[in-house]
Amino acid sequence: MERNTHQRRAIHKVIQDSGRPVGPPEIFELARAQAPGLGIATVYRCINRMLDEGTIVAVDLPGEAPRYEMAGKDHHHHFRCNACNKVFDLLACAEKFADLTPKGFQLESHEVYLFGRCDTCVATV
Amino acid sequence: MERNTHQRRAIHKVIQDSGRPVGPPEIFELARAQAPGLGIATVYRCINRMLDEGTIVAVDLPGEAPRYEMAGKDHHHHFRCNACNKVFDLLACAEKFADLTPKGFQLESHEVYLFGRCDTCVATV
DNA sequence: ATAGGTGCAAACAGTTTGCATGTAT
DNA sequence: ATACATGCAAACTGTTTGCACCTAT
Repeated sequence: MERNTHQRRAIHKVIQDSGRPVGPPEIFELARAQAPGLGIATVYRCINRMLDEGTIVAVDLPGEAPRYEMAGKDHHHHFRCNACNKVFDLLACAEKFADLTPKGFQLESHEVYLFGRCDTCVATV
Repeated sequence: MERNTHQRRAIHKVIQDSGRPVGPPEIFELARAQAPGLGIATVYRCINRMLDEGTIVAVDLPGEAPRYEMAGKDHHHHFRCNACNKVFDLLACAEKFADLTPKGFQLESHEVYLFGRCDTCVATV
């Protein structure tokens, strides 16, 4: 049976409250504030368990370490700021990728990533 | 000045001839056939040099080890077969992602990945 | 002859795992 | 009380680097 430990609560809260996909180092750092002495192994173990449970989903940007966000959101994609490297959720998805699919191929899913500058970093030029 | 070594030629040829993005292990394996005794470190060193020179570009699929393909192709994206895990180039990119970009954000580039089954794997059901 | 390249092994970074200890139930 | 969870350190994987030897120029 699953236990409701201090560490697990801290990690869950960090992912839930951040409002954008966060990676293991950031989770570790933030959760450690709530749970001093927290080990990085526990962060990874919790992440993997939450992935298995379906509580969170991985947000894998091409060429970057994985980030995680709460599961259950509507179909959406992500925007990464080239200046601050934060990743944000996009709300809509204008999906018409059928025309890109080669003849004879069967399309099952798609991923879209946008890159640019977030509003904060646009302002701070 | 740059030297034209046996190993470098083999690695270049593998990437050029494969016709689809290939990763270090595959490059290593195939190039080793041409250059026996080839070390994995050399593969990585050549890849990094070719990236610097702009001879090849990285194809980073979300959550997967990087692959590489020859540079200089037109703007395009990639399709990964969920069955054989091979990655193929897509020819066109008809999308306009401006409407996905949040207000105040500045769009600089985008990546699109399609997933499904390639023609070979569709046939082999 | 010599600058640059290679192979090997050690070093690294990110992630996972074994084990003894700790703790929620 | 005990099964599950944690922290630490060691193991592992993919990539990089130091160094002595090698080779294209």
